[in-house]
Amino acid sequence: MSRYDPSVIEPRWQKAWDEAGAFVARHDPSRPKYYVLEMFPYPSGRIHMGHVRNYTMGDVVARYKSSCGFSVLHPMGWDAFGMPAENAAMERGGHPRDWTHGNIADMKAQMKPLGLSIDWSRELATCDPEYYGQQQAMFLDMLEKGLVYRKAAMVNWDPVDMTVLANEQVIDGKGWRSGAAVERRELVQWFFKISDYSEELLSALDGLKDWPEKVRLMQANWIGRSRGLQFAFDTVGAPQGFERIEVYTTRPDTLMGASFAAISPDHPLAKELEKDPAVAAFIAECRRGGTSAEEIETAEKIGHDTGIRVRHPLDPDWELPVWIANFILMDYGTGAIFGCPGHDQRDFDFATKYGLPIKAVFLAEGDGDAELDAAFVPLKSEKVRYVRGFAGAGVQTGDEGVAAAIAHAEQNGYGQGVTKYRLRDWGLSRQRYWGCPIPVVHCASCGVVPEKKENLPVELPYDVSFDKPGNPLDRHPTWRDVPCPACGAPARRETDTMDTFVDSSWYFARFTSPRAATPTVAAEADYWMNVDQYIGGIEHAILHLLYSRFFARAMHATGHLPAKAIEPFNALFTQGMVTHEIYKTTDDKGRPVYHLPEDVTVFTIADRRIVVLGNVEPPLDMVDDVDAWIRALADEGLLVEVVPSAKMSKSKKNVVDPMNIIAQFGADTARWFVMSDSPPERDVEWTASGAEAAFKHLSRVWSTCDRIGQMPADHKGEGDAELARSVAKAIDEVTRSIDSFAFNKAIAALYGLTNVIARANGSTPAMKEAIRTLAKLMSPMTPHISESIWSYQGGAGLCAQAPWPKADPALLVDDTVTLPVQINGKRRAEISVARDMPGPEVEKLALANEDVIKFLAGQPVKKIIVVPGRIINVVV
RNA sequence: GCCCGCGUGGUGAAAUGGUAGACACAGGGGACUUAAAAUCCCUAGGCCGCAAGGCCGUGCCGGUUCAAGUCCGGCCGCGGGCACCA
Repeated sequence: MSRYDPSVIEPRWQKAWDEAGAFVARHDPSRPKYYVLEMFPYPSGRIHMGHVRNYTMGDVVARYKSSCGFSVLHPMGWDAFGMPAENAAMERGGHPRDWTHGNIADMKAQMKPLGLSIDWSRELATCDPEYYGQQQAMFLDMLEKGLVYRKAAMVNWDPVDMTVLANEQVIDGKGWRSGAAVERRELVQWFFKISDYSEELLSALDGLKDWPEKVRLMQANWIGRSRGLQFAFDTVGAPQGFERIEVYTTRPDTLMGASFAAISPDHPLAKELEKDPAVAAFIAECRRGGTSAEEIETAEKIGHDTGIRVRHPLDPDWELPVWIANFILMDYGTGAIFGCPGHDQRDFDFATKYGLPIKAVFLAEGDGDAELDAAFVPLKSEKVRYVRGFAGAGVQTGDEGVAAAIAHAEQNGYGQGVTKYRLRDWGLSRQRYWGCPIPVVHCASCGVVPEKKENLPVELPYDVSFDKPGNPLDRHPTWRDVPCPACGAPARRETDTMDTFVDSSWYFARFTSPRAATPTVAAEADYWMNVDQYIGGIEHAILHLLYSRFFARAMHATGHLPAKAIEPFNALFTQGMVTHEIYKTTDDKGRPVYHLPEDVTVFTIADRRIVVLGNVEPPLDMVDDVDAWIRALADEGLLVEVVPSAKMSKSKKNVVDPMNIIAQFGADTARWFVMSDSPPERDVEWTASGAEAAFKHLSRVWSTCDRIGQMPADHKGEGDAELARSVAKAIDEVTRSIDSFAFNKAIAALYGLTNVIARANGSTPAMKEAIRTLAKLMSPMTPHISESIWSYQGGAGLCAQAPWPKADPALLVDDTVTLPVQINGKRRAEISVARDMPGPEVEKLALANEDVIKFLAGQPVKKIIVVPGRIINVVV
């Protein structure tokens, strides 16, 4: 065996795996299957360390499960539609399709050297007609089932990307991709009826035991179920057709604190009243005040008294004014509320501004009614002792009070309990070119006509121009104009394309039969679904994962997935980011200048870290006077400021290119490093020293293997039993750690075993057996070096295809154990006892220990606790 | 504002309520070398002590327990999610 040279062995083993077809997923009914999937990448053109960490985790699981006898499906694809391709076309010319395919080729070439156990024969790209044509077919099925519909709606309009965004894609009032302030516009759009599944998507979260609690909570909050009362106010002086106004409240127990009713500027009554110039002016002001979602959030509350009155449902003589208010949303509840300034901060602000009455209904015992008028009482206030004025709510507060108030309303016939959800339907129309075309045609006489299935896919035309903003499909000379599929008359194709989140909502199902002429094939989907382990970033906790859960249900409803697949991901793991320090200097105008890690040198001298610009050596005489050296560096502008670790980003230049690491150390080192130290759900900081350490470790394993290879075959050695024990314990520890996604602990155990083997002097067969087992245990993390060791030490076949080792249970327990002896909870002595020594004998032995006798100093023992195999505690 | 999570050496981190700091990085000391690199060995929470050893120690305060990093209550700090949602 020569020097450890990954650049030689890694390509060699990758070729060997390919030739053996080692990673081709086989539908084998005689074996249990295991489907492991990492969230597929957007083909930006470059892989980054986050990808390396994500795919290495999936690969560890895939290789491990495969060794355990499962038929493994571990595919890879490309989330290939979306804005960046169009932006590139607009900025640099070229075509989105060419740009995307070029990026896919580049990224694939970067992923291959990682040695991932991916079944590349199942590769797919969402921008290929073969894929999106099937998506169109499903769209038509969903249309037929009423799961897709069209409506005019206020939408989130991204003025930079010039497209509509889903609610989920608006973050802090800004477009999730462009970062531009989002505006509100009314457009006719396509929607998925995800709201039909609100309750189910919520309640099924309880069954997702192997999902992070955090993700389930985020989804539950997003779906946002609330229980409240819906009731109608009778109006006084309202236009015809508005005899009643429906309102919804989650706090019906505060009904006696009502002081006004308010409707949204978009409410039908508000629109009716717009004939009045004053109302029209007010509504215009609401719109003018802020078209952007960001402005709306900070806008001042404004209102307009319509002059209309409504009767309080519990007292017909009690009339409340009806206001139009800018803070009432038309698309939640009924678009109308009753205001209770006594207990709602927002209503309180509004009432204070417009001089409306304020009345608290929850009072502390002993407080007079008058004291709490004109005051705001938080509902959680501990002062609450009884409820004023409303027998229906009794004296209960919180959920009981709400339930009692709803019951009262239902018994007395003025309202019903209603469950509402925050989740809205998913708007999927995008006014973009580079997406899946929506397969319908607009006909003057037939209306919206679905494209015939035999005409699918509706392919994107290639000849488009990006010289003008907006959607190139809209101005395409021929693609747009087609005959109506129903009557044949000249008609127009839908030019909107689908949100790219549609593409990623079912790719996991498509992987089960990626080339089929239907979206899925029942037998394949039945065998491979569900995804047993899904791995990706927490940033998809809501959007992608919620959409996929909806889509799996819709696919079941349209016959494309079996019932068992409606929750498509059995287990979810959300991995942390790869972070790095940021290196910063300041230019002569005081602006920050960032530097790549490879452009600085880090020194640690006398416990001080000094980062210097450039690849430099410290002058030897300066090392004795570090402060002088630092001053000299600062004068030359070479002293670099270190900003604490953050997510790798191009703008901060704190990126490490995986290709450079692989070129320098090999893929095994990169894989080993990203799995070490930090638990996988936490962020891991990339450090040059850590990467070097990983490489040194693998080199040490290599040279240990070399040493064992040169041992004479008849070498007797010593300590074989102890070595076998260490090996068994490592098998046990690594197996349990991988099973529980604690890769850092698996690696710690492997360091331990390496240290044992490196220092051991066992017989040749025992040493060979030990290092072969080490190679196999390492192989999910470092598959290449493992293969080299495996073959060098006479392992049969490929290490990748060898079975996972089993620990002999007899070797896992020691015959004698060292037990600490505590006196009053403080450790004072140790005794060595046989593993199965009975408690009373252990007690005797502990009390006979000379250290114990010394510490007891003759005090009487009150109690003695023996935890077998663990600890002894003497209480005096 | 509402909902969640997390605080352990110089650093990344381990620890079914049972010897806190496994494993590793950085550090210190030594061997080898003309020297350096590489490699190997030792050391390594803090304080006191020549040592043997002792005391303190998991953000802070209290509680439960023979025993608390771990369980409970209350603070402080950091991070994340949601938010005119009626």
